[in-house]
Amino acid sequence: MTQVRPMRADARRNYERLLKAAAEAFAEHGENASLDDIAKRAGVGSGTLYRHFPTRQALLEAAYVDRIEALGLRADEIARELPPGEALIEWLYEVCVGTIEVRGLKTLLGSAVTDGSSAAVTACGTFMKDAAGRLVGAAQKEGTLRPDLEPVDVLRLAHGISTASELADGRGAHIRRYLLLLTEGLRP
Amino acid sequence: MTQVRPMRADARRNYERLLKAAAEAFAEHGENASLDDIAKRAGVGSGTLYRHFPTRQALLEAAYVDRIEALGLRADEIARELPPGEALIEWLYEVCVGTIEVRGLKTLLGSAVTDGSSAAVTACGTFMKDAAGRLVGAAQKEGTLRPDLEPVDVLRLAHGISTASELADGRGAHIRRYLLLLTEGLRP
DNA sequence: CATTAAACGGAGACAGTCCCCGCTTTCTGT
DNA sequence: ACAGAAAGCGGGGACTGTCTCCGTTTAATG
Repeated sequence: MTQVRPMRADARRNYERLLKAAAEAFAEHGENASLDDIAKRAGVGSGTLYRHFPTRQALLEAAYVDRIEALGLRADEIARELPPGEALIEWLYEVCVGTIEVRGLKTLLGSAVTDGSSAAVTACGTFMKDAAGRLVGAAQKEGTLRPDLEPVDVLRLAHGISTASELADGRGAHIRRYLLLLTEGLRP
Repeated sequence: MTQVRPMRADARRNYERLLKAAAEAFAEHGENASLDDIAKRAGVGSGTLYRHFPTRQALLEAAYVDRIEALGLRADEIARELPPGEALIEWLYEVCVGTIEVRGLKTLLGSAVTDGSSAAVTACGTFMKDAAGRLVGAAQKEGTLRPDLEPVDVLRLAHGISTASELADGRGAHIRRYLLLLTEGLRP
């Protein structure tokens, strides 16, 4: 996975700069921030940007992997604090909040749970699916979650909840309620 | 609501042509189809397009109002065929299928249930909310739907289900199942 | 150092959005 | 029927963003 030959010093430096600039720009202007502008912020030519990150997706992913890893770790942390059923819901809540607060993370997580994505994005997806899998498995074992649910289903539904909440107010104010409706069902 | 002075004949003609071209283009290339290209297809200058439809949203709406009206009518049709609880679900299913099959309709319906949209989009939204309101009210009266649900909540959640299904396979194959999970809840 | 291959950068081709304003067409009153 | 007014047309062009190509620079290596 790692490069055979280590990266050249200037390449590594530019890579880091781009990442920093990208995170800033995405946070500021959303996932459609101008790529040439990101290159400019980083003080490199646009060619350099496109060499390191061939697609917007690739850059988006690289800029937010740490966030995703944090979410994955958070899963186990929560699992230690709460009973399995509640832990899953709480984690999904945090995932939803993340996708709404950090503009750009949503797109990335979305394609991470999409069938037939690129290899790079798949790595992200696997990480999330594994984290979800642990919580889902525990809740199912406990008997508080339907046994026919796959981790990826849960992630996709959470993504749907994010979307619904976003429609409601652009902030995350409705996440808790919509997540509750999902877990409890729409019947009285 | 109608113009004080009726539209000039050429204006009306161009308006219709644009609408037809737009529906084609959106269906073919998705909601981001080139607007200048739509103008070209319609055989008018781009200035004419932008005069009639100041924003992409406006054009999108105009091109798909009939679809939305059809969905609204479908609500009452289904209400006559099925008991209230089932009718709501079936209608939501058809709404979801529509948003996935007809590229562009999803964005429109999305902004129709968003707080703080333009007046024009609001008209669309009101129509859908009214239709949903009738089904939701009936189901609540029957006792098969939580009484604390607003029609707009249901529409937003349906939108979320569409998003989740889209992630799954790009087609609508998962809609039924995800809709069932929403109505039944995630518990066993 | 000298060599060499990796990496850089930014000009420029291309595509999309949207406005501006001189020209054309329709409508109106006589 | 026709002249004048006003509504409407259209496409040129400014602007922004994407992405590639290739001559130049720079780090690594013996």
